[in-house]
Amino acid sequence: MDPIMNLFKILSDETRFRILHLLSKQELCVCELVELLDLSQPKISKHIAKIRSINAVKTKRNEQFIYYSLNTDDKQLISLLESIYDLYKGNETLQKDANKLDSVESFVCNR
Amino acid sequence: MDPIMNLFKILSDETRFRILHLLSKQELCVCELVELLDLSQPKISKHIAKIRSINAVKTKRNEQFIYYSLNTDDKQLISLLESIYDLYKGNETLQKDANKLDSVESFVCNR
DNA sequence: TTATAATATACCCATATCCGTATATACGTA
DNA sequence: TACGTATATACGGATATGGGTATATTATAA
Repeated sequence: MDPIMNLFKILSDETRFRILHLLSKQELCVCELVELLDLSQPKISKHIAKIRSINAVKTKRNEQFIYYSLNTDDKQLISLLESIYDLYKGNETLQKDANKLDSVESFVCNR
Repeated sequence: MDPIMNLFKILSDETRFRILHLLSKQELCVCELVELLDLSQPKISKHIAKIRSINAVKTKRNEQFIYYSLNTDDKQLISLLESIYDLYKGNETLQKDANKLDSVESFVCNR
């Protein structure tokens, strides 16, 4: 039962919910998430650490950047997130996040 | 954003997750849940109170029993729970709970 | 009216969670 | 090597959460 509960604990925080939503669109590094969500770097890093702890993301280092993406090997995770984000696609916060992601031309951090 | 987060907070506790799963099968009162889940009455009552607080259940009094059922008016809730319980239908705990519910002929409390 | 059963809730404590601040680590570059 | 940027993490404090025990509330029945 633990793995399911851990997943819902991860999803029950708004910051993590929004991070996973953005990662479901494309891979992102911490500094990009900081810019997109307008939150402090330690806050993002700590939430990413929790998300990592349940193996929900993959990691790819590119020079000083570490890019995170959803762990597509976990089919249950992917299915669940798809269902959830589909069900809540009308949500204002999620829409704004997605729009910001689409409209950003280049992130301040990786120039 | 709050309502979604509240829902995931509700789902992130194993007891509540199992209660909602059973209620997705049929309406049940507290004493039946106590028997099915083998947990203390105050524990069940307190978790039911939290589930009530987000309007996820309906209440129906029948003599000294109070029967709880999923709030089917909340279509998003129902859809989400359907997706979740379908995705985790192979889960041992959930299966055992469902089997116990099916096999119980009459609950000790309402004889 | 008194007793019993079902349910809710108050109180208390241990633990978990979230966040800000400060610091450590790792990589790239001058 | 020294500095800047990206990221992780340690520390501390405020608040939230979960659960046990005891008690209150409500309804039924004797």
